Amino acid sequence: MSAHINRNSSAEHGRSSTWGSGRLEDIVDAALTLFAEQGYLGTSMKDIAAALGLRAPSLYNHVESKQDLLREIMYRGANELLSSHRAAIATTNDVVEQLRRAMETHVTHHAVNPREVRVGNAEIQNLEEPDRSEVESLRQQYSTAWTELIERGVAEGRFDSPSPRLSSLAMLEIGIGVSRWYRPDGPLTVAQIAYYYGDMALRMVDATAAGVRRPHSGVSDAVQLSS
Amino acid sequence: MSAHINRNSSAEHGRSSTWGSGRLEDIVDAALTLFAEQGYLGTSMKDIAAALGLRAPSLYNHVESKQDLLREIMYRGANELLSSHRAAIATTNDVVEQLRRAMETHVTHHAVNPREVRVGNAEIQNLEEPDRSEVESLRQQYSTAWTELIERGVAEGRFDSPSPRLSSLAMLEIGIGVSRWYRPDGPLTVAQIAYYYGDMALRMVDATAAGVRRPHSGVSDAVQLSS
DNA sequence: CCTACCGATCGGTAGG
DNA sequence: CCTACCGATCGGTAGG
Repeated sequence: MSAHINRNSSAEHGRSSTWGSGRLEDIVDAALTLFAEQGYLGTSMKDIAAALGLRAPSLYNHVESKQDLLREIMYRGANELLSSHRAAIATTNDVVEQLRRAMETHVTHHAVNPREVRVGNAEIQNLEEPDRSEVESLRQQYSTAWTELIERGVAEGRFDSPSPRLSSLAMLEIGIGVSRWYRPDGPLTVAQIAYYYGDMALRMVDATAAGVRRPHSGVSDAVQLSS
Repeated sequence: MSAHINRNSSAEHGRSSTWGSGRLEDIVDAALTLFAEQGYLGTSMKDIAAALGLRAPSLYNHVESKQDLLREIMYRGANELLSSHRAAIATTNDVVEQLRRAMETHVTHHAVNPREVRVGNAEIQNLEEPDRSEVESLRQQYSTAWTELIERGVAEGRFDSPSPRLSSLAMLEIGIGVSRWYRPDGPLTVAQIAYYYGDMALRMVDATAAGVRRPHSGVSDAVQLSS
């Protein structure tokens, strides 16, 4: 859970099975909310402490630095997205279904974790090296997994895409959008949005249901791209 | 051009036809670059001045405040996006062509103006009222124009979309993604990307070329959304 | 977990 | 366009 935050060494007895102090989790959660609302640079340690009814210096009994909080948040988000994707495409061998489920998972993650997504995208520049490069590498793995999924569908004759990379980037971006506008009290449930965009992903690559080559009206025929 | 920045009154003679001092443009441009790279809060007036070979206090001969620079940047970006969209859909009456050209324009704008897009999306929270609400209203107009375009296509029987709003949000988001990853020295030109995503927008709503109802393979048939 | 405090940096002004 | 300077705020430490 908090593999990247150095637990306060002093009096914190090593009962890792009980999930640590809980205090640390509270601090990370408060930081996550405030970083998402005001930005990393726009949030002071005093703000985070105040959200918990504390004074700023008290936080340093649990956290090494403000940067430590950002680091923890960034790694969690990136790792969770990647592992949920892998779990999703492991549930079937049909590439069309894999794409649908990957998109549903992607959209659901972004709707349910808007704070993590926002901070992850907006504050990567404020994450110090070498963590920045490592988090970017995790995201690159995620993006590559998507491109390879579409390439596989094209190779199997199930998808039509002049550029699997551009197709996958478009799908990824749709999820980020969801994290910006989705509201739990809005007219659509997460499940509805996930279902709808799962379907849209299939449209975007003209997915073929059965192995039947699907004719279309020619609006896409002239596309010629080098990559 | 700089309708929202109060020109330095003092010795600036009123030759507005010659485009003002040019100095102001230089400052806005330097601020735009730095805000995009480091964020609004991560950029000091000293940074902006240094990029121009000046000292921070000198900037105040041309600009009222740092907030003034952000305001100028935000209004420019929002207004230009809206006007380019209106110009694009005014070039034809065919709703399918309108969508294609709107998407090409949208993507091109985002590829060519990555700094404006990035600052516009990342720093809206740092824009003070009442400007924040006004800029958000301009964006809302842009988003609404897209939704109405798709609704029109559905009404004319040329598009198939269970939710024009979700469809338009997806298309908008794709452009934002382009602003993040497009590089002029990359393998694809702006024109290629615009063409490709223009085509993808049509796929996303199963656009029909002639008025012929286009059959598809059934992957989208079960979608049922309330909105 | 607190009070008291440090050095650094910030946006902006004075005055020329 | 500059130097000199202001009050405020920052992340973090000392010490208990």
